[in-house]
Amino acid sequence: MEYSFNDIERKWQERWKSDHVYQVSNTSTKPKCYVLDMFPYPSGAGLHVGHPLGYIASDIFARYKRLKGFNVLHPMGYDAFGLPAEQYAIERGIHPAVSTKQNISNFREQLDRIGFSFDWSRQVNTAEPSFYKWTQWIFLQLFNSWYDRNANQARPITELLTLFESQGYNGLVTNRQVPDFTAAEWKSFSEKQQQDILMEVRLAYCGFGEVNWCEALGTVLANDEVINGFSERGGHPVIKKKLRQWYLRITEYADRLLESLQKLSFSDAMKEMQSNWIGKSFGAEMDFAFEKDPGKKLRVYTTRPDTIFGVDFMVVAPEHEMIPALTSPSEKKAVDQYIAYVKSRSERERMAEKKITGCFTGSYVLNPFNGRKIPVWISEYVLAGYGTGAIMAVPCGDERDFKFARFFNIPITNIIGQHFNGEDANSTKDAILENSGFLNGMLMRDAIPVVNAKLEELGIGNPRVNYKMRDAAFSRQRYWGEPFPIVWKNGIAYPLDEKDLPLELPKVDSYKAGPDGEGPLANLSEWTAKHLETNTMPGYAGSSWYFLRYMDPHNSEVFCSRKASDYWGQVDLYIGGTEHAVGHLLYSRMWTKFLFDRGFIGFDEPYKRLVNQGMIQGSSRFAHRIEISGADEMEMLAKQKPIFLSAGMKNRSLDELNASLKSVLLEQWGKGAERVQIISVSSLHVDVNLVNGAELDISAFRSWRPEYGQAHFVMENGKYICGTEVEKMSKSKFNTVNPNELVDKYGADTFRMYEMFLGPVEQSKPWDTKGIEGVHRFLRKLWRLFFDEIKGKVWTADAATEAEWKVLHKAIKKLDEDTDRFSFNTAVSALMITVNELGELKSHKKEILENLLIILTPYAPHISEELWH
RNA sequence: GCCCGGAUGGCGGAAUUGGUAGACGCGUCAGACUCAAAAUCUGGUAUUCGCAAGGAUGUGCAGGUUCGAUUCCUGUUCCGGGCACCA
Repeated sequence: MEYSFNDIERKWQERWKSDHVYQVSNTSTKPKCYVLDMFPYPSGAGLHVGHPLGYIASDIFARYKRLKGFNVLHPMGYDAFGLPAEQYAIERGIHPAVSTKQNISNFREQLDRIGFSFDWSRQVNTAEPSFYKWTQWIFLQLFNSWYDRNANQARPITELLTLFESQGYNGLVTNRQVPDFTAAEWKSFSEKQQQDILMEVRLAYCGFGEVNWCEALGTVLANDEVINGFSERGGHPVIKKKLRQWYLRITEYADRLLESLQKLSFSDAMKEMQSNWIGKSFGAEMDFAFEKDPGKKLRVYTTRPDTIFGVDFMVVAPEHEMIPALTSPSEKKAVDQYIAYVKSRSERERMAEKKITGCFTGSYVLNPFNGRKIPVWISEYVLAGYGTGAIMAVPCGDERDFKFARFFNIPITNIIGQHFNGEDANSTKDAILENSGFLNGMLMRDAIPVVNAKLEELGIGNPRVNYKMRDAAFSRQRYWGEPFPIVWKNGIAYPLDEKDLPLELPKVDSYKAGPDGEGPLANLSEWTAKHLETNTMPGYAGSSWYFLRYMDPHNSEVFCSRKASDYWGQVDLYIGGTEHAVGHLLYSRMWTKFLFDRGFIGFDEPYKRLVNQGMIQGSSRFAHRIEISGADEMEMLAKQKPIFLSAGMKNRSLDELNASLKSVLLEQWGKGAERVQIISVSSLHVDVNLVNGAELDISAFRSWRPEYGQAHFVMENGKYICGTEVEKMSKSKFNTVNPNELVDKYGADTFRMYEMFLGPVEQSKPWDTKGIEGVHRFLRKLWRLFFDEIKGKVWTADAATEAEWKVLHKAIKKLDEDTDRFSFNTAVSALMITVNELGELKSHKKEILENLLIILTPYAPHISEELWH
């Protein structure tokens, strides 16, 4: 009896499906375990072998936990809204809903063959109205909430209204944009005035702001979607632009997002990425009075108040509001010119060039501690959006300040003695202060609190915490996203009533941008007639809460019943790539905290443990073709009958090649080849599926492309060897490997185990199909412990020996440990060793083999089921 | 520039807490079975000296701590990832 994996796998997959084996209930006496994958964006390209890596790992873990007696929630769904589907629609004229549906069915077909234990009855799709109804609903909750910094939580805006009506502003919200007012004043405000104030505190708000605008995509992008001045998707240039935009006030959660990071089981690298993104810094704000007008103050932010006596100049951002007041008549022209110059430069240019530019304002401020006159400069290296948009420059301690001082010949004060060598700034905190008035002789780090106390005592400053993180841009001028449940009337945003949700995305005929930077929905008269918001939500809206919907996917009353979310609680294990470190993961953490604050769920962090699977890179193969110069007809011939060199010859000199290949050329191209010169050797991507290891399958290559049909190959030792390189896996590089082909050839169980055997899940590694035979051999060996091709059944019900039990128990222990700590590659090795050992013992005892099948089940579920008697 | 991670045979990788480096698999070599091939099985396979027994060297590089270091410390090179005028 043979191991016919194709029949076995089909049989069990059908049975799992028809018997609803993996459907999970929300009521169980078993302990729960929630194992989640980052759901995929269903792209048109389909799956390559890199995609299922994380799914296989999570499936192993889910099956393992099930065997350990847990009620396991292991769902899958689709993150279906987003830019690529819309771009695709624009290019091919297929409606995103249609292409998305097709892509989803492709994905599903591919996934099903690998034998996952997903509970498909809980599938979610963010682009379906039954799902985005609740995305819109949560948006409304955000819109209708404010952040109470005293209670350190979000609260309904109705509560704030009551407070405003009874006590006025009264410091209830610490937001600079909101002016002080009394209860009586509040009541006297017009509706518009009141609503404008409320808009300044809503957790989802609409405002004017500088945004990342991508002209090619016709939309704004969030900070994490911009990479070095280019869009993450498509790589188009991105510029800063002032636009009306929706935002999430994620900055209110900055501190909590940072703090609760501590208790999460994320990798240190991940924690660090997130905390760098949040970018908390402790410092102080400080006032410097104008020399000419002591009533006016310039407020700066610094993290080093201890260096106050080393301040040699001030720098304000080019957008700073005090520039007109600071500019002296004699410098006005230069200042105007400089500001015009800065405006003319794109973000991209600023980042690429990084040159030192600046301009003196002509005026001075006074150091509050020693009265020293300090010149005020303008420079683009100071950012308007951070701190106060103005800094005190200490060139002996800060590299940028130092370079600036050098460049403009500003004298440098040394307050750190020999720690400053005059050639480089030194940002140490461990120097003893000199030239520093009342701080002389003090250690710098000790001086920080001393100065802070003095600032407060004199009323000229205070300690201050700043964050790099900005509020998240939450609107896109695109079609394929959730519509905002907002109606505009007289410049006031009114939320739709909950009972009118979902606000369905209408069909459109064209996806072109609307007027004035608005989205395609602005072209629809039926939409604009109702004054509906024409922007749509960004890709990360649905993914910020989808994990909650899996818990209660068919509920039409609420997004997720409290009963369901109380039962399932946090995701016990979340698997996905690092690329979402500062996007999705941060947003979903914020939404979870918000929903917790408002009492809709009972936990404030979504994911207990996060594992980042590494990327599987493509291993590209190249063929090296010789390029020639000669008569036109010869070049034509060279195209029809190309000559390829094996990898070892590619780097020979052209002289050498011309000499050694003469006869080859003559043979291939005939007499005319005498006049031909080889001028270069070019490398062309070859489909990896035509290559075995590094050796090219020549006949397959010839039939791959018609133009290679008559190709000639210059071999080494009778083989044509390809060049290799590790690159990102992509269709255009012909280095993708389709899991379907491997499943057909070796079976899903082999494929699953091989993906795990390749190396640690967290590690990035190039794909190499070569070793899959070894894993396949293992499964066949396992099969032979039960069945012999000729003799048939060989397993017996005899009692096992001591030695056999020993082998089994060693395996069970190792598998438990390895599966728990996510070391699946060593677990697969252990299984191989076990089967080898049992083979050596000629062990065919049922009681041993059955136990072996149990520990094998998570890794190779089909064969385990089949052999289970 | 700053921060984080990594470097082990021909290849992917193992060594969980400082204790026999190279598990397991690939590849390769030899053998068995076969008319032959495939499949399967058995054995060898870090480098080096040696007919052999055996010896020497060996975890990017240079040092250090230790009875003992792939593992800890210092410095350094290369590779990968993240951030990048955040005062």
